[in-house]
Amino acid sequence: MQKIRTRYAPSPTGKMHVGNLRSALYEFLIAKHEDGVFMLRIEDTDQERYVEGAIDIIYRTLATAGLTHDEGPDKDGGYGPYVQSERNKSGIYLKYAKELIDKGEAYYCFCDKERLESLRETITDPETGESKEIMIYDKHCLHLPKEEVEAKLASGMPYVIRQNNPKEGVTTFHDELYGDISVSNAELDDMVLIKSDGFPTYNFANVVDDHTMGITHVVRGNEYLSSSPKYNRLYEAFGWEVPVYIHLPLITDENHKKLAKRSGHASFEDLIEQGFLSEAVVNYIALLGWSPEENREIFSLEELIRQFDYRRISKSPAVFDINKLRWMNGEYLKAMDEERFYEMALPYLEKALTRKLDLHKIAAMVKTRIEVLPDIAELVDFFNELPEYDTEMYAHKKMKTSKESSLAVLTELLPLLEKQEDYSNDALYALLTDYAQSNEYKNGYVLWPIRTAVSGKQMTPAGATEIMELLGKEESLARIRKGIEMLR
RNA sequence: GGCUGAUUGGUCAAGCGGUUAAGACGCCGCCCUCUCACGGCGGAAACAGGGGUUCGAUUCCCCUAUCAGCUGCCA
Repeated sequence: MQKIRTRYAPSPTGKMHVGNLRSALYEFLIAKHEDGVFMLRIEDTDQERYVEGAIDIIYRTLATAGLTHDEGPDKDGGYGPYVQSERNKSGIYLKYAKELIDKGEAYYCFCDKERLESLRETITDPETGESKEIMIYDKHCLHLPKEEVEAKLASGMPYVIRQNNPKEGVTTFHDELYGDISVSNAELDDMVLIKSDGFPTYNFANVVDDHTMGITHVVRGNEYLSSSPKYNRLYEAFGWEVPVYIHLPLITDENHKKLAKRSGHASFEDLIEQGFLSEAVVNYIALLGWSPEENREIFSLEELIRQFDYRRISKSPAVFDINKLRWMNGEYLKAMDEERFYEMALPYLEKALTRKLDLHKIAAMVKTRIEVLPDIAELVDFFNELPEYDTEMYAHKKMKTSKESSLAVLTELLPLLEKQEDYSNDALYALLTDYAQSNEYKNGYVLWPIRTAVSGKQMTPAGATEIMELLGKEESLARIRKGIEMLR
């Protein structure tokens, strides 16, 4: 059987948003599931949109996401060059375009901007008031006499080459997910194949490259679904085998609008910056438009490769839900072994804490309570210094405490805690619960006021005695005394 | 406007002619518990609407609605 070859073919125009990344992911998975080849090709035929450094972003993103390409500009696999502007230097696109002209499937077009403008029609939506322009080329230059074409060419007049689509009949193409899609040829515009600057358009370069680079499965976004019949006509005109098409449903934001690079959380790099783990992001987007056979959600890349069956990709668009991503990221953090988590949390802990504390212990406390690493800061801030707090916090319904009871407990406990030498969690816990027992109090009745005094917070990532252990005797006592003072 | 596609809870989704219509996120409640979290248990919440086809439609067909994409010498 022929080995599967897929490609990720971005244009270097900026950051990769999760839609781009998901395309790359699925292309990678489809190839790797069958032990095939995943290739990277840079589509830089639009010099105007080219963004400096964008290619590096692509390399970096693929690398951190773990989507290692087998072939690409930096990894020659014998199908190079892998950058379209490089390929164009050999004249490959022009050569194939001329072949089409010879076959009558394409023609030179010399129409200038003004004439094209006159073909334009403006449509206004009565509801929204939005207007847009549509244009169907009228095949004017198709009917130019051969001599005139030769003369114009010879005179150096700028030209484009357009596809010559028939006016009658129907073109059908097959998509693995969407099935057969037919479009009447009258709808097919004579799209530009070669631009006047000598570069091919996406539409043309894509077909030529996918064929000459041996791509077996063309996997791409849904936005190409309606133009695919035109590509099919190109394959047929050349007599090339049509690849397997897999069009992917798009990813939208919470307003069901196509994901834009603007919206902040859209780019992979931004997500990483916000503290998301690349594994979690990859795992999450894998499930945005695809579901495994078994009812499970946490998958490593390796497991995805094994499980991925492109026939289970869904057809409807999916909303990117940052909330669920946060949850999944939290799952990854919780599943992490202590040491790795500590290392990852360390920079955040060091940044958040000014006091010298046992960071291993704090890392362990915080592990089950955060979804992304930056959440750490607000969880541990009270360690630095006692925050301003309202004494109303001492009254807790479930603990059956009041400001008065808290004051009583605190003042009674203070001398005991002053006398106590061992400020380990266990010793303190024993001391406090013994005290509770001998007074026939519930544990919470005495621990709640202590925890409140020592943290100044409604909720903390640890119990009273754990906090005291970390704070040490001196600071703990100071905070309790402050509490007593405030309650008086 | 035309063309193409999509439509299961708020979100991701399973389902592929007969089900009490899974599961997950989020939300709510209970339990655990020195608060919070973790963990455990439970709950509310969906087949866009209308016609067919069929003994029987979430599932197949048609129409309508809604949403999206395309309609560039952008990709």
